[in-house]
Amino acid sequence: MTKEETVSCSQPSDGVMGEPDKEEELDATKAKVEKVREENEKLKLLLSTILNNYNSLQMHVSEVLRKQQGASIELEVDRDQDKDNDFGVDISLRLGRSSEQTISKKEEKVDKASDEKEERSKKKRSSLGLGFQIQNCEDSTSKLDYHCRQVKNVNAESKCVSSRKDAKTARNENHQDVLEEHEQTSLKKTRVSVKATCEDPSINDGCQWRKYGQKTAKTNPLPRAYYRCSMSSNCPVRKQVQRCGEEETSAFMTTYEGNHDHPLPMEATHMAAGTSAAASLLQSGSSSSSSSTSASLSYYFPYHHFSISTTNAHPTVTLDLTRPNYTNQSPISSSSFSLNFSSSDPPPPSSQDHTLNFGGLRTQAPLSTDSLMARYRTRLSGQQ
DNA sequence: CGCCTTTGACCAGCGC
DNA sequence: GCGCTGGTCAAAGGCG
Repeated sequence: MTKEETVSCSQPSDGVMGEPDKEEELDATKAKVEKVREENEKLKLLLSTILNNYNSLQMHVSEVLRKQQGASIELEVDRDQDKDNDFGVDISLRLGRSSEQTISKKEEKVDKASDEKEERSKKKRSSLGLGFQIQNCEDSTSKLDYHCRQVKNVNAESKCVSSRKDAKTARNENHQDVLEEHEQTSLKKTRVSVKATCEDPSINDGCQWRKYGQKTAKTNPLPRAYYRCSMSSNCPVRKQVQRCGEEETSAFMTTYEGNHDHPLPMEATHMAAGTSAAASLLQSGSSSSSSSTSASLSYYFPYHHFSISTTNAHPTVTLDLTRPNYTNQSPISSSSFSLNFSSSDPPPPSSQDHTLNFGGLRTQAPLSTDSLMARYRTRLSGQQ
């Protein structure tokens, strides 16, 4: 239901007009109300379908996680949620192999200690891999974790963030620094691209971005814009927005690179978690962790078919959100995943990028969609 | 005044 | 070595 319809329904014109005009307007209003009612019913149906689908998906994820001992994903759903808060769910997610394993060990201890329900009811946080993290202010443990993470980030990335020229000088002076920096760079260069149909090229993903450059690539006559995360002065995360001109609708390829060194707003975490899962999939490499991470991908993008193929040449995952695929099927049956790693083979020219196809979520209202899914997850977890 | 976008220049990597 | 290309820098200007 559009805003215009809402306004027209709730505020009929009071202007002076003849009886036939009033009757016509009354009929039109009735028709609109009926239309809205039908739409409402459809939305209710869709909602119930999504609830059922999510329920099935969650069971599937739990099953996968149980099967894989030592998998790098932990999912905790606190059923003793605060009744005053519809979103009072305690979710802890660890996606793939994080470079912050020290932190992860700390979090494991915290998670083990949090078996007691009293603690869990107090703790409200979501911890996402690849540097994406949110937490509520009242959680002192999470605060401590975050500060530890910040210190680690500062230590690890200070060379990279300060300036490129300084980094180059450091490389020349100290070979050990070269190796360490190379490791960090290789992690940082894991990219996640999201291809989406969108009217606005600056996809509202919840973060604040500052444009620092624009180029017209040779391969694509349409300009490519470069953005830097402006939520933190030292945040190394960057993104590129490339318009795809081959389609009638406006499609944009948004490529994310790097880890946030600051908490993310609530609305930014779903996409961040999904892209984190995709990036973890690339970084993991091993089949076991890949399959577990693919399960987490299913978790974050339950209504999409996606496939990944990757090489070691240029680790980039592409999420394709341009193919709507709303069905009434269960996400288990509608979501399929295939993975092709060819780390030992030289990459063919066409496989420099790796494609994840998510048909279903359009990004004309990405945040509302994500928020909706977050609500579904939260409420369903409370029902179980 | 601060933050943002624009845009030309510069730099590094890569292929020939 | 040279040229091409992608990515980044930084000055200038706009906007609230």
